[in-house]
Amino acid sequence: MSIKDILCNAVYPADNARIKHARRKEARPGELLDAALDLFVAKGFAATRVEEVAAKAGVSKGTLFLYFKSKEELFEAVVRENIGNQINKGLAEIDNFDGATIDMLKFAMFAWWERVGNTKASGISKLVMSEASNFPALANFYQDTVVKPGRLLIRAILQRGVDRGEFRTLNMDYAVYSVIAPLMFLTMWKHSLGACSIEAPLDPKDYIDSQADIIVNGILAHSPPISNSNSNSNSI
Amino acid sequence: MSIKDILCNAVYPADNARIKHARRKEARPGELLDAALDLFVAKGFAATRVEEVAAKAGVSKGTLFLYFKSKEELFEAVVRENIGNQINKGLAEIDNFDGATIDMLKFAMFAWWERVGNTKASGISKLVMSEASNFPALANFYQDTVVKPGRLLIRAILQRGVDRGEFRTLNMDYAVYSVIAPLMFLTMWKHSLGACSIEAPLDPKDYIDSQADIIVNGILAHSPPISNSNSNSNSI
DNA sequence: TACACTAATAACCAGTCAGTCAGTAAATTT
DNA sequence: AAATTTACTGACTGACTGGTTATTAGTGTA
Repeated sequence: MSIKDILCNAVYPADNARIKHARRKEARPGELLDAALDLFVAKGFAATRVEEVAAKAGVSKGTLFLYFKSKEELFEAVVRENIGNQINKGLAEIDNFDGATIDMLKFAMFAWWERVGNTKASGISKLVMSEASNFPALANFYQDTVVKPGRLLIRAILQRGVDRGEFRTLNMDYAVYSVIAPLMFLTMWKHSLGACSIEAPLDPKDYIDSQADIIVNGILAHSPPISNSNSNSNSI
Repeated sequence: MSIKDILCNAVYPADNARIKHARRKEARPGELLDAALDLFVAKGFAATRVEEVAAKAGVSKGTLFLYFKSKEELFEAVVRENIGNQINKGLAEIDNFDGATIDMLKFAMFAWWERVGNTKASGISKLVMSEASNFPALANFYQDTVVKPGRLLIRAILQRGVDRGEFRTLNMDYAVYSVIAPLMFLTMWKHSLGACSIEAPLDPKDYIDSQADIIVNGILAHSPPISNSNSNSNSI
């Protein structure tokens, strides 16, 4: 049993009668990107074989190189393709929101889960975080396309809360991470240790609910000032 | 200019007169592990060449295999070697702590930064998170050795606060992540996107200070109950 | 100095895989 | 239906790399 047999059986267990040489120029790139997304997310960049991607997309390896001039370019295309503009959509939505900012923030966090965290897009985030140091250009692209707008979105929400007197004054440059960090952690967790964990996996909805709860309580205007705020450097 | 020349020049720019065939049986494993740690953290498992590790440690490739029987075993040794028992130390320390739990929590977070986040050990965390899906056994080992004890440590602190009436009642299974997530996010950031970022990097101390501030405010006993807590599923 | 022991080396091997290209066949034109 | 175009194939290759081994050379002993 050759490696190719294994690949084919794994990918097309009941599709041995697939038509060879079918010409579908328009569909190929998308199908290749879909296949590559799945494999890259599941195995990482290096461990994914281009022949495997091609097989999963139902074409030969040569065809893949017809549409993407290298494995790296394929990888970058996958990232670009799958980083939707959910964030921009979100930015548009918050303008129409007219409830309490608490609800707005919670809505944003749950919306993120529904539209990003719980989709393949979250695999991309994990992928980029993992491979960033090997692809500086890609990391920068991701920063500009996802991180920066995302931070702006959260910042806009927090600022609204402050402006309306709902939230206390915050150092925005850092406060945004109170929202971002739990969500990114969930993403990483889901695609790494969480996937191999024996124990009861943390329920995303409950997790986000809990995090949101603590955050909003932590930034509400009527929260009491912190006690002992300047005694954190010498005890014990 | 061969690849080896490049490697050697990169690694030992001014050490061409290094003594060959020096016999230093005791020092080798540690030096190899150090070199491997740096390279694995910087480039990931697959992208790191064993020859590169050997060169950085000042030995030939064959010597590496004298001490580690495979690249995977080297990888696992790196992880095991660098997962200190800071957590267990921390567990011991909290018993002697007799101040406010707020200070205790802040102290724990800053201690983490000093002892883990700001050391090579943080690179290990990033490494494991990135490669976990390719090394399930290692992921489990890490879970048992780091994640679970760490969670217990945080939980013990939070529970102390609740027991003493300083914190409100919390769903511990999720509340612990309010502390863990920001720290793990910082770790990932530092070793991935943060490393390639052009913009002003976030200052770890300020970051932790801000996170801790929001968290403690969010869990204090005299925090007000959240308003509109059951209206987060239909707005917009 | 001779010998035994073994740490360390460097050449080597076998397997892998990204990328190529000559050829095949489906669509299109004449 | 012949000629032309081009999407597609898959065997091939060259570079690379994890791992092996025959050889070299420090080290301790007598």
